[in-house]
Formats: sequence, structure tokens, C-alpha cells
Amino acid sequence: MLNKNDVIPLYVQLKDVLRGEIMSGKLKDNDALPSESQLMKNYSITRTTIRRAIDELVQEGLVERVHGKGVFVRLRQTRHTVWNFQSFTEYAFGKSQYPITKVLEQKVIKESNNRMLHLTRLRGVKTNRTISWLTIDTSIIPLSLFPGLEQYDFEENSLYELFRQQYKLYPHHVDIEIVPITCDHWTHKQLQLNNYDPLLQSKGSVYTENGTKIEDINIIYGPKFQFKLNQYI
Amino acid sequence: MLNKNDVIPLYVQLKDVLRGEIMSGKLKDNDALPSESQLMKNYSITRTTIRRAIDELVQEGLVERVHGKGVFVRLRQTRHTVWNFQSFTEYAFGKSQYPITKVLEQKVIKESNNRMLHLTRLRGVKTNRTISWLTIDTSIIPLSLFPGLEQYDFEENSLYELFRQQYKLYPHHVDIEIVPITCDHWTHKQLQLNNYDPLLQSKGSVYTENGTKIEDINIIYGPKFQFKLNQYI
DNA sequence: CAGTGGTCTAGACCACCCT
DNA sequence: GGGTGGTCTAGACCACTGT
Repeated sequence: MLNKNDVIPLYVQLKDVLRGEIMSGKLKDNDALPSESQLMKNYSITRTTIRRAIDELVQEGLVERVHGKGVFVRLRQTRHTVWNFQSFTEYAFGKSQYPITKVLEQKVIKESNNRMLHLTRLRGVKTNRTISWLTIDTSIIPLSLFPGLEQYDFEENSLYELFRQQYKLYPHHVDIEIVPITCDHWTHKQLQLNNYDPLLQSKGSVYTENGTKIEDINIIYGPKFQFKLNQYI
Repeated sequence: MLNKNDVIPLYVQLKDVLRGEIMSGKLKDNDALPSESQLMKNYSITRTTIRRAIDELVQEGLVERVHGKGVFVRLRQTRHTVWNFQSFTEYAFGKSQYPITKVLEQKVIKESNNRMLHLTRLRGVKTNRTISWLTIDTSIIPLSLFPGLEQYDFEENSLYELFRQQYKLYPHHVDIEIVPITCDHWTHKQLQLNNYDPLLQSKGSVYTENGTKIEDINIIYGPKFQFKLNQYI
């Protein structure tokens, strides 16, 4: 139930409830949300408030409205969002390829009394019998926000799925710089490249909605990775 | 005045009016929009409709709401939008630098009965007495949409300002691919580089709100250009 | 204090989809 | 037809900003 006396606006409360149901899997991809009139009864709030909440979820690219039919969960967003910073796992499944991950390094480092997980992963996709390696991802994550995260096996678990399902922290936006790099020997070997053409690297941070930094990232993109952007001016 | 019987929703009509006033310069950067109650009187529509229109302009990053004060034009958007595809001119002024442009090539080419303007420009900024060259932009623009565009001097005129002010066509979104390239001799010479480090190149198309393609672009970014991205997941 | 935007209610009419 | 979302009205109360 929603709290009408809370300082948090009702539409934000409702949005959080709905987002939670989507993220937790209670509402699955392509499922319909309860209709607006149903939500009016369930929560005893007016349609305007409900529409405001759903508007913002559309905004975030989580759901899509279909006139005369309903509002539907859309996890593989392509239209609204920009580039697949969503999650490598979701990205791969979206192209109906099977994602594979090889952990190159996983260790805990102390930085001025904060324990940080350093995780370097080689990521790729498997199609039939061939494996294509696409990126080398390095993540630095504060264990104060994610106690126990260091004990997971990241060849089996999606980092972002753990963030959301085990820790209820939802990545909301990223602040990224893109730079071109010359491939070094180690990168060349890991990505099994044929030449030393330049590559793209992105580095930056990932934040939740309220601005908490949850991850520093550094991604090297192999030449098979298309870097597409869809930008509203 | 707005037309209440039009198929176009009132909030879209109002949004277009306000955007037009901003783009045309009638409302300048940091100017306040008329207050919501003032707009209610001016257009004889309810506040909900007005808020919807302003919401979408906030969305587009054109204006910012300030509680208790008003709604203000924000042309140098940094917070909401992503990266300076707005316009090189606006980008440079936003950093209080003086933008300079050198036209490297300007010619009209016929492509299957469509006359296209090919424009290659070297772009940079001047601070005190030093000039920093930042990018090489190549634009291909259909003259059917912009009759007479070929006669402008693009060392003096901003391409996007002409689009908006002379032709009333507003760039709305871009579809871009980013690739790393190795600098060739010509690029090296034009950008006055010291070495042959890899560079970034973006190529793609620019569209209006209704999906009309108005420009094919290809931009080579020099090493002084920071490629920052602010992405909502 | 008056003026601004922020939230919410209760209702209306319409267009679309499906059966 | 009944159910869905799309638009709009007319009002209310609140929080924030300035003077």
C-alpha cells in the first residue's frame, strides 16, 4: 500500500512499486501491467497520479503503452535508450546469442578503509560452436554497498542481476568518457585479435537514481563490437 | 492561438509554439517562460495541459523548472542531455571559447537526381592568440530540403542555426556509430597533430522529430576533444 | 505576503482494440 | 459492446521563492 502522508509523492511510490515488480521478475517481459482503472481501485488514487507514474516508467524505457490494449513490460529496450549499457547479459540475449564470461581477475582491495571488489571479465557470445570475444570489462565496486558480493562466481552470475535482485540497487545512469586506444599485447591476446588496429575504451561510473555511485567501470571493446548511439538532441 | 478542434493535441500545439519562440530567439537563453497561470489566460487552457507541454520541453532539455521561480530557457544543456551534438557553435560558446571554422570543401553533387551539398569543415576554438583545431566535420545535406543552402558562407554561418532560423527545421535526434580510426597523413596535417595516435570518428544521420533525414554526418575528433557521455539506463 | 511551480482529486469525452 | 489508454477540464492544497 502507498502512504498518502509520506513526503515522497504518490506517483514516485507507485513507480517504485511497479519497477520493483518488474525488476524482481514478478512482472515478466511482455507482461501487461494492471490496467489504469484497476490500479485506481488497488491503490485508491486517481488516474492522473497513476498516469504520471507510468509516464516516468515509459521514460525510463521499462514499459511501453499500447493504445486500447494496455501497458507492457519491455526489458529489451531499443527504442528509447541509447546503447547497451543496460547489461551485457541482456544485450546478448536481446540478439538471441548466448553470453559467456571468463573471469580474468577477482580480488578484494582496501582503499583507505573501503573494501573494493576488483573484477576483470572477458565477455563474449557463443553461436553454435564458435566463441566471439567482444569486450574486456573491469569493474570496481564498493563492498560496503554490496556485502558478500566478493563470494559470487561471476562466470555464472550476472553482476547487474545481483545488484538488482540481491541488493535491490538499480543502476540508473552512467557518466562515461570514450577514448580510442592502441591495442597492447595482453589485450590482443585476450580478445584473440588478428591485428593491432585501434580499439574503443569507455571509462566512467554507474549511479543509482539518487546519485549513489555503485561502480567504476572500464570497458575495452573489440572490433566486433558495434558502438551505436541513438541520441536525442 | 491554439486550435481546440485540431487533431493535434493542445499540449503538442503549445509545445511547438514555445519551442518555436526559443529556437527563433524570441525567448533567449536563461529567459523565463510566461508563468503557468499566465499561459492559462493567454491560451485559455487548463494548467494540466500547460504542464504537460512544459514537461516535454524539460524532457527535450530545452527548459528547466525552478520551484517557486519559474521555467527558464536552457540552451546549454549539460545535465539532461548527453553529448554536444547540439551544435559545435553552441558547444564552444558554452565553454566561453570562440568557435572558428575553416571550410575545406564545399560543393554540390548530384546523386540520382538529388542535389546534395557536400561540406567539409575544420572546426576549432580560439583562446587568446592560440587556435586549437578539434574536429573535421563532413556533412551531406539534401538541397531539396534546404533550397539555396549552397550559397552560404559556412565560415560565417552556423549550419544548425541556418537549419532552424532560415528553414524552420529542427534537428531532433541522431543515429550514430562511433569507430576508432588510425590517423592518416591528411588528417594529421589538418588537425596539426604531433603523433599518429588513434582517433575517434562518428558517422551517422540527423533527423527531425517526424523522422525526416536532414543530414549525413562524419566527424573526426582530434585528441583534444573529450568525448563525454551521460547516459540513462 | 503574493506569485511561482509540485502534487492530487473527480470527473468528462474521445479513439483504439477485441470479441 | 466493454475495456483499454489519450486528452482535457476545474478545481484544491501544498512548498518554495522573493519582497
